[in-house]
Amino acid sequence: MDTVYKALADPSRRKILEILKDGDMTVNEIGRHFPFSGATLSHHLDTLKRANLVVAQRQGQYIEYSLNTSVFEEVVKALIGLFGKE
Amino acid sequence: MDTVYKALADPSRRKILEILKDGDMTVNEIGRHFPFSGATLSHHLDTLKRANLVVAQRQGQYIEYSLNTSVFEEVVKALIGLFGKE
DNA sequence: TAGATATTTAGAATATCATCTAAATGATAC
DNA sequence: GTATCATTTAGATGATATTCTAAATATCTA
Repeated sequence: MDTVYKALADPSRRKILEILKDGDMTVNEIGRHFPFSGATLSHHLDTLKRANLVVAQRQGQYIEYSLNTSVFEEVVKALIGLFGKE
Repeated sequence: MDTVYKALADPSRRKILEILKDGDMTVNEIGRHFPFSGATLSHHLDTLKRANLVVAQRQGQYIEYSLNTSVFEEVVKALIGLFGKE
């Protein structure tokens, strides 16, 4: 779970998650929303991937990223557990 | 909200939150659960305070820290918003 | 196969973070 | 008020993170 919290600590990565809520996207499409280089974006995507928050799948020449929604529920539960009183 | 995510990124700070679920505590009492110096603990507490996750109140010679539970609900909502599909 | 596009990897620069020791501040008790 | 205990602040150090450019890898098309 540590990798998840670390991944969420950066605002650009959180924005990537927001963007992916609109649907799967290639790295290039995601990159249009950011000022930094492709290499930097690739690094952020790698961080999200390692945290299991996104999934990458090659589609021919492109690589499509999507939210790993199945993991999100666990994350929310963990957070509620962290905050909850019980 | 950025300060909140940043505050949660460190495992020691998350552990402090867990510990405070058992009730309010002085800095010294919290410190017993950690190997690092009081100065370092103070820094972590400051980070949590700035994120509005804990509240400090002087009780004579001591300072008691407590969870700022009223904020936790907002935080969970923000997180669910980040992950949610709608 | 060569050239073009998409993405990642390598290596380096700068910024931020966690931690330390030492010094400062606040409160109590004698 | 001086000594003592609790906590914070200052300043420094080493580790980690974000970012860059350049080079490498993968795929497609002609």
